[in-house]
Amino acid sequence: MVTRLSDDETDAVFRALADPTRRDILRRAIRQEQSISALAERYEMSFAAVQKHVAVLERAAIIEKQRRGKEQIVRARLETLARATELLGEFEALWRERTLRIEELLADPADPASETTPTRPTEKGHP
Amino acid sequence: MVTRLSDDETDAVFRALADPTRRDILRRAIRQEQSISALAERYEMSFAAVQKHVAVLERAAIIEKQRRGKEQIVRARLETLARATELLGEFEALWRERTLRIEELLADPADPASETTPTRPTEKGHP
DNA sequence: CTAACGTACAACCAAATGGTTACACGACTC
DNA sequence: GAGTCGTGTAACCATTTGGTTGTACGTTAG
Repeated sequence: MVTRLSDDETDAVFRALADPTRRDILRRAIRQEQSISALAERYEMSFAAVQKHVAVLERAAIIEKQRRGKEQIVRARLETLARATELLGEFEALWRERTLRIEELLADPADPASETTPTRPTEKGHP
Repeated sequence: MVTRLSDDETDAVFRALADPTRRDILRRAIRQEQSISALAERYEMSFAAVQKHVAVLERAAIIEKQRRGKEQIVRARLETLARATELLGEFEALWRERTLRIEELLADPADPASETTPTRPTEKGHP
């Protein structure tokens, strides 16, 4: 983890990923760095439209562009994706925290240091 | 993994996560199931606005509602988040595939299986 | 029964999105 | 220098989004 995504950055990342064309562009860019026009050839839409999608991915720091001659080479920034993954992981961590709390309650029905009391741990459902 | 998210489902999930209010609602719902109005109290905006956010999360299958008396209880669906995490993992898998390919090329400078024919495997694009 | 509560939904509005076409610009090719 | 290729950007349009207010409806409390 480097800096942790701010709210705005997180918005941008998830919004950028919420479009099938952009996810596809990202996949291609991951498999092989390539120019915007090379990417644009693969899609039905206009060059300008593809360029806009690339711009959205770039603003989200999911890809970066690098000039090479007259071309602009698109490459993926995997760290940003990793940070998004971490963020999703935080939700799952919250869930684990919660089940922990619940187990504590079931373990200590009214007794904070484990004593007597035949506590039946009536397990509730889990996902 | 259960069914794997379709393109439309993926759109919905990432779009739903691309809003700070909705992420916050999700966190609260994960920590503790609660009614829509209980959630709505926490935010500046109108009840209807919060209700819309909940609807977006529900359409994305990130949360589900369950009637309890006159209240509608919101609970998180962690499996959907898990599938989103898998999806991000696929991007990283693509990256690993790629580095693998590159290493192979470096290892076999011009020799795919130690045989004749100096065929230069000048990799073109992929489908 | 009536009142209040929690929810749903419609109509409306401003702003953002995803697409288009058209045009300007920089960098190679000839 | 002229032309072309790859990019960037602007203007425009339809649709979606995120918010508002208002209204209706089922359920629980008195």
